[in-house]
Amino acid sequence: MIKLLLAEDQGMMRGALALLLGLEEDIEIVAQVGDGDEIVPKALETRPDVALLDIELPGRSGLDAAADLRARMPHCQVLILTTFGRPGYLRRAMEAGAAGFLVKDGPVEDLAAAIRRVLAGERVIDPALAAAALSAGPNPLTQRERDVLAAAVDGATVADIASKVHLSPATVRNYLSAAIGKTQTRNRMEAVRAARQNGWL
Amino acid sequence: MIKLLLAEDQGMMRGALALLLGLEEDIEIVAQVGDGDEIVPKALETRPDVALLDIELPGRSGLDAAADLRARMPHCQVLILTTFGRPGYLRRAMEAGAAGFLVKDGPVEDLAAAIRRVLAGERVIDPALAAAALSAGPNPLTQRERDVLAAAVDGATVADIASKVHLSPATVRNYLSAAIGKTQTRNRMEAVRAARQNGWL
DNA sequence: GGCCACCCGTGACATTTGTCCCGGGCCCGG
DNA sequence: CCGGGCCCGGGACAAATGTCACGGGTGGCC
Repeated sequence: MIKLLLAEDQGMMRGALALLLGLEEDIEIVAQVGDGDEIVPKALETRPDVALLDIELPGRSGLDAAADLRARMPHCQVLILTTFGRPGYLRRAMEAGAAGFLVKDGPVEDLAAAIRRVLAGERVIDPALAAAALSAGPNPLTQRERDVLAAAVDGATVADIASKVHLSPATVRNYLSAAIGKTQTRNRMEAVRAARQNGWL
Repeated sequence: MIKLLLAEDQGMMRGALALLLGLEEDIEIVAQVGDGDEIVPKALETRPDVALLDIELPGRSGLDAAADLRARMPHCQVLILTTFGRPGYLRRAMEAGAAGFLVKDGPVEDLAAAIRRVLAGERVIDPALAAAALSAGPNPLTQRERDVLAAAVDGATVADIASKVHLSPATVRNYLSAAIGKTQTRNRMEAVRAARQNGWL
């Protein structure tokens, strides 16, 4: 019996997957969570064999939780399930020690199979996605550039960003300019978009 | 037997819902589509009793398709299932003749129940959402303002927008200014965000 | 007909944004 | 110790953006 932890914020999706996977003969859902902060505690409590994690969650990101989980429960395999096949996400998932990476397109049937393969020690990754991740190269943005860019979502002005990140407005503009350059874009919005697109956050 | 059409772009979600609803004794899935443009043709072909539609789809929006469907197949009830409970979405769904409006949070169990209630002639709407929709008031944006704002997503410059909408750059700026004023925001990005948030697109 | 809302455009103006240059500090690897 | 990278700031400048006031055109409604 494979003990599974399921982390997914969308209630309907979570419920549907739980019901579905519960139908499999050899799978038992031992925990369901809708918040990133609950992943590790619940895992420590229920000792699952596989953790199926969404990335975008309230609280901690599924990627952060994955790294933690691998460190604290090495026997537990992590399988990332996400809406967006961003190259940077895949890269970060691998760095966090995930054993598999699935996107929410693609058929449900793959899911149970992926869980079994992951538990058997295999790696499960969409080949096309892997290629994209490699061709995209690593994240060119520096830590501060990421911070500033992240603070620039939803149209904050330079002053807003500066106070959010505790920097001088002049510095913020410099970082923004650098980020715009590195993302090969023409302005803040495009830079933010490109960075999110690639999973560079 | 309730004949159901299912329109949802995310493969895993669509598959899971289909399997799940297929388990219900009195429900039969007669069509599954992942593209907004296929909704009406498939419906005309398979004559479902209820259409379960996502809003954000490739091709036509589920809301557009809903209006069309109601006009061409009045006997077929429309149930909107969406990720975002935007007030404007609910309003537009009602105007399009939808009988119900569900968000993808909330338990799966509600789904089958909602389908039956809709078919029985009831209206199914989250009360909190209905209140939000009423308190938010109707869409204050004019047609052109919507066009310009929609063209302004992902950081297009004024020139880009102007050529996209076939207007003078000066005019575009005026519309943007008007939209910014009506949305009570401070710049393009915030205006876009606010408009999307409220379902004003 | 007059009112009103929306359409489209112009010109002028202050502000913001993006760029490039400069300074200094810190820390790590050769 | 001397780069080289990242951190943090400043100044100056061109370009883009947001605002306002102003033209004129259309169509609906009372």
